[in-house]
Amino acid sequence: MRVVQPKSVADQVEEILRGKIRDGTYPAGSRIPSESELSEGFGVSRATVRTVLAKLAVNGMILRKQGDGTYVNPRIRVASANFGSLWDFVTLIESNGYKPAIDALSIELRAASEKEAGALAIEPQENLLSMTRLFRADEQPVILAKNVIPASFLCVPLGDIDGHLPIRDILYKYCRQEIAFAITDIRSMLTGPELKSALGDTLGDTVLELQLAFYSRDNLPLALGVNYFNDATLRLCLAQAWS
Amino acid sequence: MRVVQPKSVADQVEEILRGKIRDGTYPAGSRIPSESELSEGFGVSRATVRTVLAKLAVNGMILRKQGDGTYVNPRIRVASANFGSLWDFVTLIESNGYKPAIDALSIELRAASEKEAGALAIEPQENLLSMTRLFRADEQPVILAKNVIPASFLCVPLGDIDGHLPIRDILYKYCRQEIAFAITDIRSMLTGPELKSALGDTLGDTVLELQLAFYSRDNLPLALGVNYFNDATLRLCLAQAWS
DNA sequence: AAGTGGTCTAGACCACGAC
DNA sequence: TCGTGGTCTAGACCACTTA
Repeated sequence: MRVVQPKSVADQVEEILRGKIRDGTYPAGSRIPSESELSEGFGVSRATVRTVLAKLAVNGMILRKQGDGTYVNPRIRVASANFGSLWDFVTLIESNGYKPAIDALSIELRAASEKEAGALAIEPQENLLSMTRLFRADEQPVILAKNVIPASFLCVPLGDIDGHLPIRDILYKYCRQEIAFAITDIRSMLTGPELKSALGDTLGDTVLELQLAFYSRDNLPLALGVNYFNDATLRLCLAQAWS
Repeated sequence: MRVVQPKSVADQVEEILRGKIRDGTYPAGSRIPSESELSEGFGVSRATVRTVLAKLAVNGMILRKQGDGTYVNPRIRVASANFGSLWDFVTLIESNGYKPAIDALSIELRAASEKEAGALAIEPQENLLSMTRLFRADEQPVILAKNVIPASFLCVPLGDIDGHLPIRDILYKYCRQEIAFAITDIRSMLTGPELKSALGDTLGDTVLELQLAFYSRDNLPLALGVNYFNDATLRLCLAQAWS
């Protein structure tokens, strides 16, 4: 069970613990080993174990009780779990119990609008990589996603881009840029005719609109996104824990 | 500047740093002192400083760059900042630049429906404390909030309840219960006539519906909430940072 | 009283960025 | 090369729960 080198020790411990919770080695609601037992078992210090447990606790995956122990949160297994999923639709679809798929409807270059240029801190009319993609849950379309990235970031030809990758991977693989933080606006809106045709007949009268902006560690705008979310089919479900 | 006893050392350091960012001692975009400087200045260990900085970083308030330094994130000041605000409408209204107010429309006891009983793990027909409240931004109604709490939790008479408190404080003051985690479902819905009358004429055709469930550290359901959110007036804006 | 998580310390070494 | 943040250790003491 002892941990070896490749990634950080803490990441490995986290991965192992997440796995044991996922596969039922630590069943829902059960008490997991104490910090001292884990640190001894993994051959790492208690401080390292603690940073990992703290990370799992803010997502609500575990519940910690002073003087008692640490328990697997049984309710979180049915929820979409952590906040990261807001920007990871594949995981979100999976946690809703569906098989995810991504269709790349269009990948093209076009000039930036005034508004896009302002948000991306570039000149209007500068070129953008513009992608329109459709996320499916068990084949049924559930999210229409439109993303734009300044074409100046691109370091591969347009044809090399794999439209099935999440935006985070596209920025990393084709632009060598890493997302440090994101700001999301959530709105509700009426379903228009073009959405009806894209998202299909199960669509209700309203959809959720998620407007995203991604930034690098240097505070540089990397990409924008507008996502239309069929909340009649897919639950947008967040969990948060305190202290 | 040295820190004294009352709360935990880490909490005090966090409060001081948040204050310096808020009041401009550390201006937006500027580099704040290094971990060693802070730890020496506060008279605490570097590990303590690091746990605080890690907490501020996940909310995107600061950006950390290895080999360089820690910077105040200038973009987060205009966003509603952290995830906590999803469940703290007063802070959310303030960060949108309005003056918040809460009207208690009704506070009463009633029997639980089948569905409520199931979600709260109580028997149907058991008594609930049911509150309907209206949040205003600069006097304009923006959120209609309905909350229910099992009456068995109450340890004060109904008349003693101050309807202007946030749900977290109501649970703590009147029920001696602390919220450990919450699960939120976000949906969009058409504006009905009763919402129109409650939320007023600026209301659009759609609203956001936030369904909340609050749980204790013992995984006991504490309260439910349904909130109708006028997203034409108020931005529901979340920020998240990675690693 | 024993065991748990909560807090904190003092120090070590590494990876990275700027100079 | 130097200073920064990133990682990790070994140990201490406290507060709390449980029995």
